[in-house]
Amino acid sequence: MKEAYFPQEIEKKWQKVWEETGAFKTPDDSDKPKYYALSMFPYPSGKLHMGHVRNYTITDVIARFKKAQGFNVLHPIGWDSFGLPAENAAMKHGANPEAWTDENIAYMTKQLKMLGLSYDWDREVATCKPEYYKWTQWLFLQLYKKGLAYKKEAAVNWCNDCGTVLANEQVIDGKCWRCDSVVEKKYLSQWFLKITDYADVLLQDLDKLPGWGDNVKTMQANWIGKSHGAIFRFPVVDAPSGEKMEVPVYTTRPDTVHGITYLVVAPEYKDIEKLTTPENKDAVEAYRANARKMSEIERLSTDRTKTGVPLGTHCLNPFTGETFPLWTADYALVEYGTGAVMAVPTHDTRDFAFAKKYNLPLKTVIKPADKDLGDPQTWEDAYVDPGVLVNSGEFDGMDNEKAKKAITQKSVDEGFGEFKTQFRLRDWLISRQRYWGAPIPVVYCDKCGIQPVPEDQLPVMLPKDVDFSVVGKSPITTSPTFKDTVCPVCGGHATREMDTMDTFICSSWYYLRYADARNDKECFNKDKVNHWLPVDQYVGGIEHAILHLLYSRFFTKALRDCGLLDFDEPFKNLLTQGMVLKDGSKMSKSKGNTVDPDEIFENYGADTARLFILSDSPPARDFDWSDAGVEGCYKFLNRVWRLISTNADKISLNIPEIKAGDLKKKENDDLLRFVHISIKGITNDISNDFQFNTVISKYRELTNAIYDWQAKKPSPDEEDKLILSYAIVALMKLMSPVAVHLTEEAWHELGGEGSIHNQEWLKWDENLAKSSSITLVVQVNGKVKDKIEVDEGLSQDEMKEVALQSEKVKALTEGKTIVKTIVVPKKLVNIVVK
RNA sequence: GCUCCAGUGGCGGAAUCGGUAGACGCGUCGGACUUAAAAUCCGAUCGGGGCUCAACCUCGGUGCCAGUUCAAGUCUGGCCUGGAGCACCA
Repeated sequence: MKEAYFPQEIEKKWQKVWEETGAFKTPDDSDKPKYYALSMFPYPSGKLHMGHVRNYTITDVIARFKKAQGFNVLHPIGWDSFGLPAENAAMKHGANPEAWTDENIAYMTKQLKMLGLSYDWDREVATCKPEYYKWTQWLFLQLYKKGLAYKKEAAVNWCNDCGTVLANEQVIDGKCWRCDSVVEKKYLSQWFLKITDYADVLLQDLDKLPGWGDNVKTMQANWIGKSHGAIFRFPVVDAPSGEKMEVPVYTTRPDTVHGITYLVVAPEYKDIEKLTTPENKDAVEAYRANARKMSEIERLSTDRTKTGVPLGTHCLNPFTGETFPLWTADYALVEYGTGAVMAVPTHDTRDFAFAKKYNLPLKTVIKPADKDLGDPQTWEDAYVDPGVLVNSGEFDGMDNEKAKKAITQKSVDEGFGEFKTQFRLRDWLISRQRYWGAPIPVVYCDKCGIQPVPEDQLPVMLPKDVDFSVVGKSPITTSPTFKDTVCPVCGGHATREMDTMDTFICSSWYYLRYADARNDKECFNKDKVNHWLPVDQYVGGIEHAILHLLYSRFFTKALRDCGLLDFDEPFKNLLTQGMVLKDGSKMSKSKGNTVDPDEIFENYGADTARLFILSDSPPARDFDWSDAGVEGCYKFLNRVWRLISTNADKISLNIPEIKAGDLKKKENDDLLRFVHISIKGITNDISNDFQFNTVISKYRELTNAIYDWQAKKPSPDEEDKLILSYAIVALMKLMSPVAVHLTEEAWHELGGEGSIHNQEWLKWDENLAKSSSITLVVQVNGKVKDKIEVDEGLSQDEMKEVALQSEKVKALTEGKTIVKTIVVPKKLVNIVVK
């Protein structure tokens, strides 16, 4: 065995062996229990970054650990390979997005293999391949049949730079999630998925996910945004046309209904023209035109002063018999609730600001039980805290929480209102005016209207005869062969849908395809999917907390309702890894603080990269990259290698199991115990939230312990060699999920059969997983005063006796009364004196 | 504004149940080996005070203020700071 550690040599060698022997292939049928470990699949952007390295290393170590523990582990990988960057690159270089994507996949595949990841490559998928997107299209058709996919004209988010619409979830602070340019509103006819049908169950089922972090669950809950309130319908008393009209509002504060002094409708409100008097028409029109021009960011900015104009008409408040004026103001949102808001300026801060500006009346209807609030004209802001009702007729004196129910109930009884649960979540807009995506499989027949493409005609292939140099429209529209087709119903002329699907659809079901990746008859076999799913451990970035994870949960539920699978949630446990930082900020090309994984592989080897990326922080926290840290890990692997190689002649792999009491010498017994302590600690740390940072510190402790032991043994005898072999083999096995190449090479060099990665995980003996004596901590009045080495078999009375014998305790208790003595078995004695 | 997460040495971080605060590493300092360097190895490293120095002794210390307890980094209440998410959502 070579004395020096040459990672580059070792790593290449074993990667080749593993590939040739199919070391990581997963059979579908096995006697072992299944375990599905999954990383969020990458977009093939060109090269791996350190975030990928962290993500895939974490999942790989989990997969290997579970395999060693006796599970049949599914650990697949694939490519989220549709999307804009490929198309943009194609436009820039005149290349084909497919060629660009394939090249990137090839390069990144090479890098993944260099990292020594234990993937079953036979299950690899790429969402841009017809054999995959055929099924994406097929699934769309199933949702269409179920009424979950529909087309409608709507105000949608439009990104000019990307030349396409975006889903709500893809607009971040009014800007495009991908290119950061300001999003505009457009009115277009687009395809939507009815995720709102599942709003309630998506919220409720978060409770079925104890293996998810609270941060992700609350983010989803906030996004879904469930609220309870009431709908009130207010009759219009002076509609210009004379017709009978009413304006419904949604409110979460029905208790304040007696305090309404005006009502606001959104500028886009559908009946706004019919509610405007001829005298106010010009002003209202001007206001609406201005609102249309404004960007989302401007419009939604909360610190903008509120503006609005009166419509000239009035509604009746059936609770009071009073009438109040109608206004339009852009602080009312057309998409939420009914698009109209009842305004109670005394008890809503936004209404308060608006009423102050336009001098609208204020009427107090809630006050604290124990004091008066005075004239609302003198207030700084609205009163929004709980209280009792005033100026509210029969409800005066009622607690406002109770009044919410009572008042709504009255509106129900009298037929102008109802209880209402409202969600913030909107339907998922999936049309994209882009080329590099899965074509939406529908056609528009001149006679029969919208028709789904028959399943036996799938996939609707992306046309290749397109011009990528076009500006301002999707390249797909330039294909001379794609657009015209025949109607599947009447056989007449029809045109194809030119839009493609949001790539988040492709990634909403890929984890299902891995269960049956090569099936060309079905999207997946139901039994196989039911066997492998749900994913036991999903690992990925927090940036997908809403987008991908919410969409995937929706897909799973929708496909369950289509009868394609039998479970409710796709991901049982979720680990959201932190970001990889350098110098305190996220690694990014624009900041120029990136570290290229290739360089690390080349200079230190993949084992060092794997060890380091797990070492310094727990997986869920951000990880600060430091060059010194990499160096430190490299040194540690050298130290481990040296320990093995310099002792190679003394180590035997064929040693009997050592039991408690087998070893005569104390230092040997101590080392044996430390090995068991390490096995226990490492196993628990991995099992308990994958605390790899402490796992690695325990590798170091065990290594240090073996070195320390060795320093006392210039000429080891048979028992010494036995325990040395035992300790070193244990270290290798414990390190094998992380330092995958080093341990494999050492195993082989020491004459091991097969692969170390097929060895069983070590078990510890509870009797040995503790040191031979314990340190008794002696406290006086809760402060540590002494530490005494004692035999662990001591009874509580004996412990107390030992503690009282301590010189230090004697000094402190002399002349005082011992009030109480607390004894914690095997640990501590606390003496309370006065 | 609402919601969630976090706050421990010079730094990353450790500390099953409330029971030795600072594991392990990085950095720094000192030393061994060497002609020298690299590599390697050994030692020190929370702060204040006491003793001529050391061992040692002693006091304080986990963002702040209270509380519960024999005992609080850990539990409870109230704040402060940082990060993330949502946000004119009625």
